[in-house]
Amino acid sequence: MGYTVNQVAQLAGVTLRTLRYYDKIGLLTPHTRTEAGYRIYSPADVEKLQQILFFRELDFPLARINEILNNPLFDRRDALKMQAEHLEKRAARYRKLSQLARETLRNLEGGNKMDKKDMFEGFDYDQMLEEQKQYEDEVKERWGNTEAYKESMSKTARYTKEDWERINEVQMQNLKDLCGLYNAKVPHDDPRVQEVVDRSRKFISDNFYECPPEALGCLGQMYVTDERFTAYYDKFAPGLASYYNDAIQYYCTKK
Amino acid sequence: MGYTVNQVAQLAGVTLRTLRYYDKIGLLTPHTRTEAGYRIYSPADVEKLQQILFFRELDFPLARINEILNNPLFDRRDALKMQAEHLEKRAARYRKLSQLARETLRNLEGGNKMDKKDMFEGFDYDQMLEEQKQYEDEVKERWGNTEAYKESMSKTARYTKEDWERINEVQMQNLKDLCGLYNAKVPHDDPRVQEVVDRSRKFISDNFYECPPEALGCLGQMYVTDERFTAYYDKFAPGLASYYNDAIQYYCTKK
DNA sequence: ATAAACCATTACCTTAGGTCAAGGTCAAGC
DNA sequence: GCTTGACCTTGACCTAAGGTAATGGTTTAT
Repeated sequence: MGYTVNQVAQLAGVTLRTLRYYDKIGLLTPHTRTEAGYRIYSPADVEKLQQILFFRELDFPLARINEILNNPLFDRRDALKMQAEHLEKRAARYRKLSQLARETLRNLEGGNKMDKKDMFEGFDYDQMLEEQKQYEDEVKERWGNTEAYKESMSKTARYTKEDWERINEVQMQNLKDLCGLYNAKVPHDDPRVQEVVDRSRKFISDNFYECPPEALGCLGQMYVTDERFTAYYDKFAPGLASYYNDAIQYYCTKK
Repeated sequence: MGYTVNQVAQLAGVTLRTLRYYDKIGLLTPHTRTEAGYRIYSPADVEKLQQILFFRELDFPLARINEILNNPLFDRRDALKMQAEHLEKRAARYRKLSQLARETLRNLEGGNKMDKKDMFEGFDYDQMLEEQKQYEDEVKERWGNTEAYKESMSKTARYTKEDWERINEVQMQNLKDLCGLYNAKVPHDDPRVQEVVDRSRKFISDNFYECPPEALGCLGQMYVTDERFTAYYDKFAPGLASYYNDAIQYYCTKK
C-alpha cells in the first residue's frame, strides 16, 4: 500500500508530469515500485513533497531544494519556521504591489503625473533572491568553510538521480562498515577503522569538495558538536558519532 | 528626451536582457532609436512597462500581455483595478500558505500526524490560473464570439514584432482611407467605402480569425455600442465610428 | 474477454530570459 | 588626435521546469 502517482498528484495538486520529473531528477523518488514498474509513494514521500512545494513556492530552484533536502543538517522544523516567515514576507510584498496599483490608479484618475521612480517601488525582485541567500547564509554559517560549500554546490547541482543513488549507497556502505567495527569494539586507531575514514575523505573529495585532512577534522568536530549530526550518527548506534570523530582526529594527527 | 535602456532597467529593476527581449517580441518597442541604433524609451513606454510588470507579477504569459495591451478595448484604469484586486488575493494566498507551514510545524512538534489532505490545502495552483481566466472572461464577454476569440489568441500568440508592425500599418492604412472618405463626405454605401470594409474583413480573416460578414456585423455594432471602441474611432474623426458601422451593416446586407 | 482507466518511457517543444562573444559608439582625459 | 572605459548593438547558444504527444504495457470492471 501507499499512494499511486495519481493519488499523490490529486492530493498535492501537482501534475503527473511533475512527479515523474521529480523522480527523474532524483528530487522525489518513490519509495517502491510494483512489479510492473508502477511508482508507489510512502507517507514519508508525501511529507517530503510538501517540503518541496514549500521551497518551490519561495522560488528555490529544484536543484537547490534537492541539495537542501539531501543535507544531513536539514531539519524540517527549522525549514518550516523559515518558510512560514518568508511566505509571510511574500504576502507583504503582494500587498505592497496591490497598494502600488491602487496608488497609480488614484494618480491616473486625479490626472497628476507620478514620479517614475515611485511607479516601480515594490517590484524589486531582489527581495526574493534574498530569501534564498538568507537560507544559504544560515547553512553556510554552520558549514563554516564557504569555499568548500560553494564547490560542493556547483558540483552537486547537476547530479542526476543515479548519482545520488550511487552516493547514498557508498555513504551507507561506509557507515555500515564503521558501525560494524564500532559494535565489534575495534578501537578507533585500528587500521581497519582508519581505512574507512580514509575512504570517506576521498569520497567527499571526489563527490563534493576538495577535502584535505584538516577539513575532515572540522567535519568530525561538527559530528559531535552539532546535535543534528550527532543524532544522525547515533541513530545507527549510540555513541557512533563520537567514535567516528575520535577516528577522524586520530587520522588527522597521522596526516 | 527619453531614457536609455540602462536608465529604464535601473528604474524598473529589470535586466537589460529583459528589455531587449521585450523589444524583440514586440511587447515593448522603444519609441525611437538614435542614429547609432541606441534604444530610447519615452515616458509612455515606461508607463507601459509598469503595466507589463503588473501583469507579469500575476503570471500572465508575455504573449497574453501583448495581446491585452494591443487590444483597443484595453483600458489602463480597468486593468489597474483588476490587478490591485488580484494582487491582494495573491497576498492572501501566501498568508494562507504561511499559516499552513505554521500549522504543520505545530503538528510536528506536538507529535500528532496531520491529515495528508490538509497538508496541501492552499497550495492549489488552480487559483492562480483563475485570475487569467477571469480577465479573459471579461474580455470574452465583450467580444462575444468565443470561437473567434480562441482562434485569434492562437494565431496572434506567435506573432513577432514585425508581424505586429505590419498589422498595425495595414490597419492604420485602412483607417486612414476610411477617414479620408468620411471627411470627403462619401456616403457609406459608395463602392470605395465598401471596398475598404471588404479589405478590413479579409484582413481580420487572414490575421486574427475567420470573419464572415455576420461576424463583421457584430464588430460594427460594438464600434457604436462599446464606448471604448467609439472613443477609439472618433479620435480620428468625430462620428467615424458610426459611419464605419453604417458602412459595415450595408456591406452585410449585400453579403 | 474486452473496454476503460491507469501506468510506463521516450522524444520533442516551450517560456522567459541568462550568458557569452564580437564589435560599434561616446565622453573624458592626455 | 588618440586612447580608454563605460555603454550600446546583434547573434548564437543554453537553461529550468515542466507540457504535450506517441506508443505500448497493466489493472480492473463489466
